[in-house]
Amino acid sequence: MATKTRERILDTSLALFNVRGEPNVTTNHIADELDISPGNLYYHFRNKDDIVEHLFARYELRIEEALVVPDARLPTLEDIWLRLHVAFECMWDYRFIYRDLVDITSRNRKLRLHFSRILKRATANAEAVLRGLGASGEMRASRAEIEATAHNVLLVTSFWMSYNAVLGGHIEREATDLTRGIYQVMMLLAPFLRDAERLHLHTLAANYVK
Amino acid sequence: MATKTRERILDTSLALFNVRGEPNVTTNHIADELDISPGNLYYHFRNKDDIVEHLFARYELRIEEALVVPDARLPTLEDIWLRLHVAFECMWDYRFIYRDLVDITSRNRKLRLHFSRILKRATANAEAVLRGLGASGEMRASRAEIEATAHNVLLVTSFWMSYNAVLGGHIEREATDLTRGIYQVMMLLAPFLRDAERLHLHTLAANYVK
DNA sequence: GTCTATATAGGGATAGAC
DNA sequence: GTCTATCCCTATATAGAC
Repeated sequence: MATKTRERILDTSLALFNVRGEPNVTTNHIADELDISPGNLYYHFRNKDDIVEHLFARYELRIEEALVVPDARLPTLEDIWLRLHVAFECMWDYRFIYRDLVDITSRNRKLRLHFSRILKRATANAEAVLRGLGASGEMRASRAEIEATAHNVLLVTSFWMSYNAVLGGHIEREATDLTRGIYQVMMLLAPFLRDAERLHLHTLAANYVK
Repeated sequence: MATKTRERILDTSLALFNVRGEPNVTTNHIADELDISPGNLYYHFRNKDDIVEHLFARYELRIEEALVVPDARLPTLEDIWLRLHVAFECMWDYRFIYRDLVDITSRNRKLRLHFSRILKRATANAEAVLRGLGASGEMRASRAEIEATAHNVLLVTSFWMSYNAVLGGHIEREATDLTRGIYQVMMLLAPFLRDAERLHLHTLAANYVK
């Protein structure tokens, strides 16, 4: 029980950051919520940013896992949907990072570099998938279109939750919120697809998005 | 000279917010920069949020203007590019709003409602343009695709600057930054276009994006 | 309209006892 | 490992003189 405090601080911080937004949570709030003293918190972590960094490291491990390309087989549209789903769930669990992304990454050089690296890796990943779809003849896209679309995939993925929050003013997650985000990403691909695949995607979407 | 102080506070606040980010600028910073006393600042504005609200009101006026549909004539791809350019310039001038969009709009109900309204109006606007391109036969898209794409247009537009900042870690604006954003938005349309228009768009883009 | 001075509050962080 | 107590600093905001 004794050595678990460190982990409890991380868990509680994550929960508070996600609900209220990282800038609106103080070290006192965290200590309060845990029923420990502020001093105790500073025994385990140098400062608030130290907590943020450790949470980010957790996130990084999980998202890197989600970015690993499963196998050499060309992904189907269902595969792509599924991989997006895993990524979105991961991002949801650490959504505080995305809520104040620019502020957080501009205040902390280390986080900025790591986040930028993840983003670039993910973009390359998306580009590879798109090229695969092109090579197999399932879609038709120029090199420039693929590059631009890969960026748009990451842009929409990264900021869907923000867009949704600003548009709807939600606090609580609606069951359809993430699904809707995945749908928006898939719709970036739709117009590139051949008629058969394009139709396939739309029926696929109809099953997931109500 | 006397009654101009109010405007000078707004101008200076805007400049500081844009450069450092609104959460990182205090009323003291603003007063310092203007060589006036903090007390004087509070004579002109109730608090910092009051300043933010007035700046937002300015922004709202300008962006609403940019959202007015020019005429009944169907917009060409060049027209669309130009209108995006006007919108991006306007957003750039008030980029502090977009830098911390979720935090700012979640703290202030009035701003959230107004921003949400702008976003919805702009989405409807984009949808109308897309439908126009469909009706004229320049592109082929289903109703669902048009709706999804309109959302993606606004998502990419709204968060392009954030995406670019996180990816590159810029502070200063590169000459190509906004152009690149416009390009990313136009690339959302490219795959829907008929071959002739699709090619036209790419040559058009090649002229603007170096 | 503008200043000086100040009140108030809160957050970040540390020292030292237990 | 944990607590209490406290310090420092900064931010917001106000009062009252000029």
